Amino acid sequence: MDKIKTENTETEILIAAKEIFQQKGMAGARMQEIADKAKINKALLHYYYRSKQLLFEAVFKSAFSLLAPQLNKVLNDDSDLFEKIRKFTENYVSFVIKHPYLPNFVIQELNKNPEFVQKLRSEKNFPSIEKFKLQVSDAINQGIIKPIEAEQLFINIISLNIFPFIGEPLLMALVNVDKESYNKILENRKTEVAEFIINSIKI
Amino acid sequence: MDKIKTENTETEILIAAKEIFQQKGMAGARMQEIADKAKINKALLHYYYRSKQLLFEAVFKSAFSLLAPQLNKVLNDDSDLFEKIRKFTENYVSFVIKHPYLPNFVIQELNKNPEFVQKLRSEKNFPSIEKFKLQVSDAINQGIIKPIEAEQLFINIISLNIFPFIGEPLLMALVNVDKESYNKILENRKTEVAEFIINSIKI
DNA sequence: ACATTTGTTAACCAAATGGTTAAACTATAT
DNA sequence: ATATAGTTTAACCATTTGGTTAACAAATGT
Repeated sequence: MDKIKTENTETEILIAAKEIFQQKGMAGARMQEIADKAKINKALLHYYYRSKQLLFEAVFKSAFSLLAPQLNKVLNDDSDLFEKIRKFTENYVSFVIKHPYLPNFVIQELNKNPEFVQKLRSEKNFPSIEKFKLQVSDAINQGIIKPIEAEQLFINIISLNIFPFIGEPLLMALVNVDKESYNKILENRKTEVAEFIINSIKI
Repeated sequence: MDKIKTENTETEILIAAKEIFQQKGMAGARMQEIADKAKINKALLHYYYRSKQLLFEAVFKSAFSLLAPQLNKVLNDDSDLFEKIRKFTENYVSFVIKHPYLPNFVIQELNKNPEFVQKLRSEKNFPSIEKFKLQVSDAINQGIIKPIEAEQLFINIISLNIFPFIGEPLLMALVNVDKESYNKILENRKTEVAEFIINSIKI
């Protein structure tokens, strides 16, 4: 069948483009390099994706659609607040190991192109904080946690989990450890971070 | 005097280069754009800084030399642990308002060029964690804080303070607020973050 | 006054880069 | 078998980009 071949190349391109874009960013990526990695002619890139910009947008959306469900684990999961924090923290490390450049890529390109957010917001599955807000105020009313704004708590959870990966080269240097030791630190964070957060808010 | 004119242009270039590099990164920056911003001929850039790479390195080192003292406020300040956390958190927001693109720039380029760390490490004033480690284990021994690895605590402090700026576009979208409201959230973090951390570790 | 060094510019260059074209190849349908 | 539609490539093109050159201007020393 024709379809198979087409879908293969199209996917090969996307896979190659992901790698290059996520490592080098929009500005640093080269169409030729993507073509080489996908083992095809450069013209084929344009055949399937018209322009660098469109190829980039395909990669970006695909990347975000992987990240979004992760964030939804904090925002829209049904489980109990503490359990949710524990699960997210543990899952997130595994997620980043699978996609090491992804979170940094999304955040970086969003910084260079803040209007990109609009394009994401309109898509379905864009995480919403509303449910989490209710959950936090419920927990406060029930005397389970100390008063805290849901937004602040959310930012804290995300920061503690994402930054150690984004800031890895800097943190490795500051903490003065090699990659192996740093990985152990990250591994420990799977449980440490959740307890750190819960310790802070529980009554 | 000649010196004055020279130093002016050289500084003008550095200022212009900072702005462009910090906003667009090494790959996205254009020598012509830097020249335009500095209101000089492109050839002058090369007269003073030979190549894009060298100009970039000058900007990068200069940026890091601004960031380093901030980090040293956590690591090598003499004050009491809790006080130190409070002061750093409060100061850091003001610092980033002055240099909005700086932390992101440093972290980003470090990610794309991890071997760059070596160049920084050798320079004087490179922050060291040793003193902080002692301070944390002292506080633990004195029963002031719960047991925690200094490295983990340090990563937590840095993450909670830096990430809200680096992830601003993403967090703004997730928390679903406009720039004005987000700034209020950041303003509140000046005190919120320190209390969040201290709450978590104090006995 | 004038030679010399330093600063600055316009014009230029070669390489890189995103993108196009026209032709060739492959598979599918009739 | 052959026309047709989709896929892939080599060669090409225009523009951008980092960098250079040679000449000019301004300051400095003697």
